[in-house]
Amino acid sequence: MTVDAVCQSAGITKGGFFHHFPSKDALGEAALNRFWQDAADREVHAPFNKAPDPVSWLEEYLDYVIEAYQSPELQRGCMLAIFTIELADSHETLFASAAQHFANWRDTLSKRFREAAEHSGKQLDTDAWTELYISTLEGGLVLSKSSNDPLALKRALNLYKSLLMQTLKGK
Amino acid sequence: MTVDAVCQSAGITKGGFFHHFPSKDALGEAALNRFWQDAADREVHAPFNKAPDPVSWLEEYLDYVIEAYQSPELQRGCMLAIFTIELADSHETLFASAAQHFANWRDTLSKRFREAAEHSGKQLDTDAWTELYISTLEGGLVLSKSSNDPLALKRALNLYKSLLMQTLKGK
DNA sequence: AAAAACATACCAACTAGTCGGTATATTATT
DNA sequence: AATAATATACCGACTAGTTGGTATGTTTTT
Repeated sequence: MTVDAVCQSAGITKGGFFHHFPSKDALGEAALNRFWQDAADREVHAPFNKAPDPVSWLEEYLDYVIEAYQSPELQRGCMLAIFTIELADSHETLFASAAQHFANWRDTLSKRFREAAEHSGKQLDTDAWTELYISTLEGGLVLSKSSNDPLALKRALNLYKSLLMQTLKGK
Repeated sequence: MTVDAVCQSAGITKGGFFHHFPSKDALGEAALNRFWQDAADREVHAPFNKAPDPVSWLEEYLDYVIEAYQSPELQRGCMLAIFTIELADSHETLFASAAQHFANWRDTLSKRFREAAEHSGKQLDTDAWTELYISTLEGGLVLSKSSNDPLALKRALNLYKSLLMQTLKGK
């Protein structure tokens, strides 16, 4: 992804680009924040926010995610993962920004799992469940991209969800 | 990763490099095959091959993987995922090679899950379990890399393993 | 001696970023 | 209201440096 390609895609010229961004890295930072903000904006209006309890919240959240990630746009991949893999050894700053987003994501979700565990009265390794979720999503995206099959991610997430619900509700 | 960097790291010069590889892409192809061959070589001598039945095989296989991926070398990431993410839009050929490896990996594992399901007498969505495993591994590697914490992958894989064993043995 | 394994010097294409300049909108002054 | 001053958005040619790859040697091995 060159600056020239970005300019062509945006229908502007190089002069125009560098008028708005001091460097290519700055665009990366902006794109990363925008990517995450867009996701947050979508979730604000999603139905799972009205779930009556933490366990239902998780269930509806997963239903929402499973459907949302079937869209071609989200199937293209997660910017956090792309930045982490591609820039780990070359762009300390951008890598750190992505890592920060990952950490926030994990903390936010981890809290939800703790609430669900308490509400259901079950013992639950909430950190592991959180990490398994993020791993499933990120890895599933890679697998779907590789096989050009959105359903690979869907199957993995659906199995995750059924296992979680079984653990939270079952027995 | 430039050719110059590769040469410096290997202690040769550019002329030497292009004597052995017709192009940079050819090195990529060779590195990918070598990466996969190395993994296969390691697994040949691993203890899980002597497991008495398919369910034990899966359990011991996961134990082996969980430990193996704690090493700094494997923590660096999976070349299949790197190629898939980085070359999806720019290097059709290399992307296709990585995709082929992914497909083989999935088929091989899927067979193991079917054997284990049959042996245990349990109903099992073997495709989903296979995809969840690969997703967990690939996504967990990203998460571990991002947080510089090998244990993130370990926790995710351990949870996966306990859920699988619970499903295969439990109830 | 002949082939394989290197090294050196070089190139054409490409890259991020710069720079002088233009057109248009906004604000300040008269 | 008319003019001057200034800021914003943008253009496209240019540059310094990098990149994969080549052409032509030199050394080492067989």
